[in-house]
Amino acid sequence: MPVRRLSEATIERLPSYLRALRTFDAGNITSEQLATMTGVNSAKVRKDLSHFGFHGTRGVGYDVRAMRLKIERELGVTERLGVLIVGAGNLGRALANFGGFAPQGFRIAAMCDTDPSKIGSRIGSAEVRPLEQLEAIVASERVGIGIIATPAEAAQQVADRFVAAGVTSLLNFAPIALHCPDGVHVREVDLASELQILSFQMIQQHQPHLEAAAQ
Amino acid sequence: MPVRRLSEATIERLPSYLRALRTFDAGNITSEQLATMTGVNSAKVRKDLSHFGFHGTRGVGYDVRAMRLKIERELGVTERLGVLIVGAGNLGRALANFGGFAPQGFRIAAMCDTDPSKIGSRIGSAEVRPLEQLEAIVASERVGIGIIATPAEAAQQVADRFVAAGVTSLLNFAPIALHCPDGVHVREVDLASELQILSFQMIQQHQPHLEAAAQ
DNA sequence: GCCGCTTTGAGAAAACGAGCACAAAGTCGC
DNA sequence: GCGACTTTGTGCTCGTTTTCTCAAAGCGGC
Repeated sequence: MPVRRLSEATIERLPSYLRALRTFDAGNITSEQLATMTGVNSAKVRKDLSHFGFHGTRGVGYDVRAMRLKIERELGVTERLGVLIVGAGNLGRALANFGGFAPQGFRIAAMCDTDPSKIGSRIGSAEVRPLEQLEAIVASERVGIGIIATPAEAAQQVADRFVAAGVTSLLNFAPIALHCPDGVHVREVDLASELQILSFQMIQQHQPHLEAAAQ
Repeated sequence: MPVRRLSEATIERLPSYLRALRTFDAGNITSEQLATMTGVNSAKVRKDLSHFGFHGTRGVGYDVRAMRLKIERELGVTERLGVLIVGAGNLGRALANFGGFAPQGFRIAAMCDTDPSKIGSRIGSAEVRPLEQLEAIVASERVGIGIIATPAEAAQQVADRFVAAGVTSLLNFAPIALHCPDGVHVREVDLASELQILSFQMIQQHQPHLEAAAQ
């Protein structure tokens, strides 16, 4: 039975489930255990898995190995999808060096930058190439995901080129909202925003409601 | 009038509004403009600001400077809050070098690591210090936010120490769900998960529903 | 083969958030 | 001052997501 149409919220939790499953070798796991490991309510785990098309055995739980394989297959981690990082600054280089992608089934095809002094160098397993070659790299390396780690000013332009080149999945680290056509999946990761959110919550907590109205 | 109780969703959008406002110097901005810049619906912008306690002028829009100041104050970016990064690996070092925190009002107090060969080195403006000093650094440097950039195995332990030291805001880059007591704010950033989510959506899009049921 | 235990799967309700649509309020030109 | 125009603020509806709850299903011991 094919997976119908998973809700966004469910999709976002699948990687956590996979992570949890990988700490086991085989055997069974209950929704309750999975819930504790991922910090999710157990009813939600069951609903997610049920919608995902994976079923357990009542009184026993879910087959760890089967679930792991199914999630891995559906998430495409078995495909060694190519990833192209644009921007070889601090963040781009850290991403290229970051060992966590390969085990998850992603292959860093290359990095692009406009700075001539960076071109040709190697970072991790990836070579830094001129931005002009973006389209060529996308085509020749089976690039399915573009990572944007440029300054904010360049981000939209890079996104447009990715989209024109046929890449419909973008991970954006630049602090700017990208405008992309329908059908293009964009995920924004903004580190400064994360700190601001934490900061806000902290302040709210510690100074319940003292402030005056001054806008 | 004090801010009542902002919804999580609204809080998460405040940093985007701030980002957009900073591209202006003064004058007015309409909810429609702000909406376009941040990729948010304009009614949502107005609701957010209204809940946030910031009001505009009908027919005119919102005062850019006043809104910027109010959001900056509420987000605590005027406080130069201290941040302590634990884990001086690729990611930790990139974060320390990342220039984007200081302009947003955060000060990287130090980094901690257990690797003796890293202790004492400087990364950006931060010195790498032994993990044993975590509590001392938190106390002496007004650390309000802890960043966990360690391997998954060490993350929970580091989180526990942060919490015990009185840090109630954590930004976790380790691929594991942290268990923290109520009142502690944890934000998880998992790069591998982001790629997996994008990968899943891409696959769903390109192979509508071909697969067989095999779990 | 039956009984009690465990755990799933799903119905139903509650909580939440998004977005439409429009009245109210203010501006600007004349 | 008045009227046309713009834009806010919000009531309301709707879809989504979460959570509670419990009957149904399967297992294992005896």
